[in-house]
Amino acid sequence: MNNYTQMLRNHNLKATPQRLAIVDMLYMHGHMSIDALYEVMIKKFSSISLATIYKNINLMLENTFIQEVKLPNYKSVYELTKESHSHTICEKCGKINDIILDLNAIVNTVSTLKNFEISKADLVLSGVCKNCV
Amino acid sequence: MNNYTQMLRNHNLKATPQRLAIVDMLYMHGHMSIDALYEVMIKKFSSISLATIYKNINLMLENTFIQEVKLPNYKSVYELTKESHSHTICEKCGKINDIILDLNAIVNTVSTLKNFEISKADLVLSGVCKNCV
DNA sequence: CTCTGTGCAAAGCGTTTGCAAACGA
DNA sequence: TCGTTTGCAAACGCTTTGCACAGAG
Repeated sequence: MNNYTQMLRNHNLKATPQRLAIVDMLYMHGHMSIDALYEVMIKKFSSISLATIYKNINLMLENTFIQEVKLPNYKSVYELTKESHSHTICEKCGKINDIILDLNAIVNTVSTLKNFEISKADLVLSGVCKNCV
Repeated sequence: MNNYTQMLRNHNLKATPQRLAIVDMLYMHGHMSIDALYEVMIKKFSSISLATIYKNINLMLENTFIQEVKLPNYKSVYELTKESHSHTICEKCGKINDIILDLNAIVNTVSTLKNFEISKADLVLSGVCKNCV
């Protein structure tokens, strides 16, 4: 019994092959749109339905196993929940990467200046990656 | 003939009352979702259709008169294009505010460290505003 | 064995499109 | 007047729902 099986059961969710595969795909690919996920899932489960993908993605979002990343000009992607981080997206190839940045200075500035208690900072840097210049 | 009439004509767009009102509403409210915009527009134009709102929003996006702001947990809002800035959103009252932050240090770090040419930085700070604590 | 999850089909909802009439320039 | 825009209705595409059967525990 692997980690993800345990994780699912801890939340009273059955560890079905479909669910484990979704988690696995997100782990391997990092970030995936619903469409991309469906494309890879159907290779493994030829009769899987989009409804199953949606139901499980929503379930995993509710249980915070995964998170939605909203991107300018692109459809949302999903990723496994991990330590807080930012994203880069290449406008040429569409490749999304995680990047850990220290936003404390900014967060502190805003907290004091605007009296705004920050719980979360979502930063997306759009541009051109080194492979696309 | 006001500024916005001129702005529209410069792009070969007719300055219809509906268009001028949309721009005006965005100017006054700062940020609006499609629904919110429709609600205020229908007070002025009782027979306006959602199709007209969508067509004009898309047209103005293409002409970069306005910009879409994607927010975690909320539907997108639209704002008039102005100098680059970040956003705060209060998780209690939903109020969105602009905030001008110096992200140069971060942008430079990523540019050099990751060899990633940044053209745009979208930052959304979620939390609780001073009125909601 | 029981109860949850899957897959299918249908429904739902936000957004876009086609078209005739209205309107801006 | 001419070309663009509006408003309506229909179409579209993505997401959710209901239900019967399959499968996890």
